[in-house]
Amino acid sequence: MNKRYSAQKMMIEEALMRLDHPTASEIHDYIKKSYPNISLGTVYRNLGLMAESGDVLRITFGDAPDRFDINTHDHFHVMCKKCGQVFDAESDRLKELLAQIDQSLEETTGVHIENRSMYYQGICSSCREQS
Amino acid sequence: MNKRYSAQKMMIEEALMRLDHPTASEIHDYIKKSYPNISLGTVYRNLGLMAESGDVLRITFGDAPDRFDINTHDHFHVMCKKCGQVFDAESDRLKELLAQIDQSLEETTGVHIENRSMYYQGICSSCREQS
DNA sequence: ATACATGCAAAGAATTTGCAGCTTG
DNA sequence: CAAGCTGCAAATTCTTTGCATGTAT
Repeated sequence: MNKRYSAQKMMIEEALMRLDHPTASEIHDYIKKSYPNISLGTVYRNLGLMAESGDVLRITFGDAPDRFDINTHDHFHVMCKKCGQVFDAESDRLKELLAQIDQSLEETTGVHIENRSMYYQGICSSCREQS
Repeated sequence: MNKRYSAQKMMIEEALMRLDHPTASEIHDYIKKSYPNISLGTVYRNLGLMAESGDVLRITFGDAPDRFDINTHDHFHVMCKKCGQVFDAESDRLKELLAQIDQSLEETTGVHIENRSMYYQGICSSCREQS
């Protein structure tokens, strides 16, 4: 994955697979259960490297800690404002819309788009039922 | 605007009109030239209130300080990775695409979308020429 | 008057970094 | 062995907050 293997890197990978869009600190907590010595700095360091090399997707939510996703496809994340759960959304229709937005933005601004991050919030169906 | 008028609030409004997508600290620097006593806390406090009441748009760029925009229309912001300039993009076409994304997301995830924030990065035309 | 704002400084939260020592190839 | 890692703790950066004092209505 990066330059060298280490037990810690493998544990971080495993945590990313087990947990659902975890934050660095959630990953840290998870690993600590089996390996209490792991340091939060190491988790951050490796997530940063993995995000840079494209092995992991960093999801940035302005008002909350970053979350990470082993699904590196270009897809949407929608967070429920109430329960905090993060939903993935991926479909051909959305891909098509994304491509059209890129094109429209390049035409309007002259900027050649390289990165996009979009963050949607709302109320999920089960939270809507409760209220 | 908020509950009461204050010289500081008026200065912040003016700074928002003069500066292009400024950060809180840029606004603070700008006002300090004519009114050195203004406190950064006051700038943050008022921007927060104005954003909450919808008088100003908070633009959140994961990896950089928030920026603020007196143009409160639902529009895109594209930042050049090289020079850092922020470009606005607003058109009927984009509005239409946004609406379709909302709809598609609600269908896919069942979440009723309430907020969206999107952050695009790329290289602007003048930076492309230079390299 | 009195509710709200300000300035200041301290506190917070998330993330990064320097460094000495341990590991991997 | 050398290049990379790790844990730890301190440092950074952005933003928020508590509090005593000032001010608009």
